[in-house]
Amino acid sequence: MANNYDITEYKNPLFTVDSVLFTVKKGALKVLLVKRASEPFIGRWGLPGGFVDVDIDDNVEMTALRKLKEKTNVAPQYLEQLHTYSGINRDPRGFSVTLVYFALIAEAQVSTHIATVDDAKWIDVDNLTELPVAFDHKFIIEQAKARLKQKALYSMIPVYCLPERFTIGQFKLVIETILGKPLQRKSIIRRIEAADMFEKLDEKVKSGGRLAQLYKVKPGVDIINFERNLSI
Amino acid sequence: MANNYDITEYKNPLFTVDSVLFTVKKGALKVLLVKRASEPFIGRWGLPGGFVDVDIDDNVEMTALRKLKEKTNVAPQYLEQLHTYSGINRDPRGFSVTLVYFALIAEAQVSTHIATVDDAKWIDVDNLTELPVAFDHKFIIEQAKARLKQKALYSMIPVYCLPERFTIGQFKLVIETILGKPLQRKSIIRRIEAADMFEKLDEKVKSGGRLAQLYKVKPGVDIINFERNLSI
DNA sequence: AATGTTTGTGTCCTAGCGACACAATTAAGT
DNA sequence: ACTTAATTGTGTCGCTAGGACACAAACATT
Repeated sequence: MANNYDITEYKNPLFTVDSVLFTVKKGALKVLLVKRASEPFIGRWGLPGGFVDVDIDDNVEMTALRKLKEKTNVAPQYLEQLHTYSGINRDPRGFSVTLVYFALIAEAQVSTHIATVDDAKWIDVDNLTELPVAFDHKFIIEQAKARLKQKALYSMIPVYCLPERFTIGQFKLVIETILGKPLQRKSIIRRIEAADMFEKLDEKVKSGGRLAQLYKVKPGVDIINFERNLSI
Repeated sequence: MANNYDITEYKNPLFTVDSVLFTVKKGALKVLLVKRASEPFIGRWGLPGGFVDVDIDDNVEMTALRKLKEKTNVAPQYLEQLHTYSGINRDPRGFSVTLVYFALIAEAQVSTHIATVDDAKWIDVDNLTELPVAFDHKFIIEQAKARLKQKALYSMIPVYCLPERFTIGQFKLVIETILGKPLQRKSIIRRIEAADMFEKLDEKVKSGGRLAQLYKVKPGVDIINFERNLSI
C-alpha cells in the first residue's frame, strides 16, 4: 500500500447524517421527528437522516437536504452544522459517527405534506420527556435547542421559521417562543432597522388592531450578527 | 436484512479526523502542520489527524487527541469541533468526510518536543499562502482562524494559548495577535474582573517596568461568554 | 535624582438594549 | 357616530459595558 490506499484496512465507523429541523407553530417550538422504518430502534421516533449515498450526494450537506426533502418535500430555509456525535455505545451496531445539522423552516411550507404522511410529525420540544426517542437523539435535540436559543440572542435567524411575508409581531413571537421570554417590540424594531436585512412591502395585514406592516427578507442578503446579545 | 444491518451494503465514505492547533509565539499566530508520511499528498504539509481506530478510540474526540499527542506529546488546553468538510473531489481516493477540530495550546508546553522532530512545525498563519498544503487544509485553516477571531471577541479562550501562569500583558498580547488589532488594557482588565475566571497568584514578575501580577485560570472553571463583543 | 517603561486605576464618552409612556390605527360593541 | 379594546409604531430615559485617555504606581537604567 505504498501509494494505493486500501479502504478495507481500517474498520470504518458507521457514518450517518441527521438533522434537527425546528419550526414555531402556534407559539410553541417544534422539532420534526420521523418513525424509524428499520433497525435499530425500529418503530421509535428519531431525527430525520441516514447514510450518505456517494453516487448521489456531492457532499454531506446534500445528504442532509435529501433526507429532509424525503420527509418534508422541500429544502429548509436555514441549514448549518450543529455537531458530530460519536461513540462505541450510542448505536448497537458498533462505533458510530453522526453529523447533525440544525435547520429551520416555516411551518406553513410543510404543513400540508406532513399532514399526509404518518411517519413524520412535529413534536413540541418541551413535551419530549415522555416520548421514547431513538439513540441519543433526545440529548441532541436539547443541544440544538440551546444553540438556537443562543443564536436568537445575536442574530436574525429566527426569521427562517416564518413564511416569506411576515409582520414584526410574528417575528417577535417567534423569538419569544425560542427564548421562552417576553421581549420589547422596540428592541426588535431597532435591530430590524440596524440590520437592514428586511424590506417593507407595499402591503399591510389585519392583526386585531392597527394594520401591521408586512416585511420580507431582502433577496440574497447575508445573515448579520449583532455585537450584543439580547438580555437572557 | 430485517433486523440485522449489513454494513457492506453502503459504500461508506472515507472518514478522518483532523485538528487545527493554534498557538501564539512571539506575537504571531501559528498553526501546527505535519509532513504527510503517506499518500495522497505524501511529503506535503497538512493538518495533524487520521483515521478513527475503533479499537482504541471511545469517540472521535479521542481520535483527535490521540493524533495530536502523537505530534505534540501532550493534550491541547482547549479543543472543540470546528466543522465537517466533505465532498467527492477533496480527496483523490473518493468521497471523503473530515471532521475538523479546533485546538489551542501554550507554545512552551510543546516547544521542546516539536523541536526534536522534523515532521511537525509551527507555521505563521499569515505566511501560509506560498506553502503547498494538502487537500483543502489551507481553506480549513482560514475558517478556523475566523472562528478563533470571533471567539476572541466574546470569550476568554485566548488564555489557552498561554502557560499556566501568565500576566495581563501577555494575555493582552495574545488577544491582539489573534484579532490583529490593538486593545485597551482597561477593557481586558474589566473582563477579567467580571468573568472571575482567573485568580491572582502571590507573585509578580519583571516586565520592563512595574512588576506584573501573575494570574492563573481557576481550576475547574467554566469558560464564560460575554454578552457584548469587543469592537472589531 | 531624572528618565523611560510597563502596570494598574479613575473617569468621561458612546452605542445599544430594557422599560415605559403615548400616539396612531383598526375592529367591535353600543 | 361614539366608545372601548387591541395592536402597531414612535419617543425618550436609564443602564451597562466597551473605547479612549489621563494619570498614578513601581521598577530599571543612567
